[in-house]
Amino acid sequence: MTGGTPVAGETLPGAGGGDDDAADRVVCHVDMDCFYASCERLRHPDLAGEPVVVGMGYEPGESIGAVATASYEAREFGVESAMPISKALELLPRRADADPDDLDTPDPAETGRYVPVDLDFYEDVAGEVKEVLRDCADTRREVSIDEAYLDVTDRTAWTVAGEDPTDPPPSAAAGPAEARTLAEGYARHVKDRIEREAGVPASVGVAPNMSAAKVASDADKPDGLVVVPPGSVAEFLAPLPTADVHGVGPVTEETLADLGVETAGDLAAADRDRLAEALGERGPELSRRAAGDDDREVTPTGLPKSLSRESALPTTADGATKRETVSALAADVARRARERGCLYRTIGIKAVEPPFDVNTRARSLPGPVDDPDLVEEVALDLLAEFDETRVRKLGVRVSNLDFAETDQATLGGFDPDEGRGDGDHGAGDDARGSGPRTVATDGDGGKLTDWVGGEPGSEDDGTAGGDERRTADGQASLGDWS
DNA sequence: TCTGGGGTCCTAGGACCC
DNA sequence: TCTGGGGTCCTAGGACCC
Repeated sequence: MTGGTPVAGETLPGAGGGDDDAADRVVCHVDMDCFYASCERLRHPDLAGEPVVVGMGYEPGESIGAVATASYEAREFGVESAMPISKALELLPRRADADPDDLDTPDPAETGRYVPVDLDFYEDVAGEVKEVLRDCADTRREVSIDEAYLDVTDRTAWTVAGEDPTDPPPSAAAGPAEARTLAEGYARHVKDRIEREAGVPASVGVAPNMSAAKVASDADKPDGLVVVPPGSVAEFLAPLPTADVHGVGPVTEETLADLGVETAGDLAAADRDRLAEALGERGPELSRRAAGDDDREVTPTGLPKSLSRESALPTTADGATKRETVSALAADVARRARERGCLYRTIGIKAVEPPFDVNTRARSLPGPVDDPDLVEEVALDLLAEFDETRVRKLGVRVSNLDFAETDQATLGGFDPDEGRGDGDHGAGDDARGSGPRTVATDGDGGKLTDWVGGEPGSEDDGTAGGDERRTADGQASLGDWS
């Protein structure tokens, strides 16, 4: 969108640490430390200081499951997020399996505490963190349950504390705490408030742009505070391995290594045409970020683009089992969509074959619907292709979401007190049955083809009237990622 | 290690239209 | 009807993130 010429907010190359500090933004990235484990410690103080593994599938007899979060003590044993639970148990036996009187059981000192995932509780805690963030920054992007970007440019500055604010910002080398900036003090304030008011620790990175702030928050976990002032971003990033750059995963890391690019500094200096050849448009973009150049604005998180449910199962080719699984997943996705008041126009499934071949199929409808029976019907129909296939995991997804109808419905009623009504943390209410609004499916389940607009007569009158994106509903500016 | 669950964005190819 | 080009929508897969 923004063309070649730098808009306000971008410092020209070479102007690093220059005197136009008004143009340098202050972006904080707040990243909660092993969030689920910290939440568990909040309500079970006896877990403090212990190796804690939050995950599923560790009970005797269970085999499918993975580590959601490991505390830093558990990481000392090699336990990591996303690790199969069986592997985690090998590295760190479960405390419950230890018995001091039985010499065959593990030494209690070498065991960990295993706790099941309780998302509802973590969402409650996250809500308290968000309250602090709301207080500390007007412009926020909540990326996930435990991570957010804040633009605090209008709350603080890059000037060194105690100095004349008209002085140039410090172009201090990467050494973070060299000169204490106002921005650092503000970030510490945010961090301390989170700990005090929500009771869980966070790591915070501060930098003039989002990607540098993200890397900074990661640089000294846990309980870290890393400040990278304008002018020293490239220097700060240069020695880090490419994998530390946000957006570089295992595959890209390997591709880069083949090009002789090992560090963020290499990446920043690499020939961008060559990167584009190897990686597509992503290549040059990663290079720019590695160079400390990232002009993305901190924009609020928009509405979701898809909803899905998936579930692993013991590998099976059995048709009935697969259909039952898909039916259950379909019902659940449809229920969640209805709870969130969203219509969907595309229904899809996922079938994972061992060892890990992911197949997806999807079908779009002529118009958006809220129709659980149809989700099931279409999902089962798509599943038919995999009738003979052995699968280890199945999933159902709805996409092409449309919240417009609901906005109207909501407007008539009450107003969702904080902009987006995403906080539905599925209380107990199982809004099952044939809920209140089943929009857009006319009686006969099969034929949807005549779902077009409400009024057939007025084909396509005027610009404002159509069923296209309405901008009047407050959600206006969210088509604006990336 | 036989790899959980919920997301986002990007790309490529085909269909279809003008 | 020999041959372009532009644009949009859809599907499938891939990579990545937390």
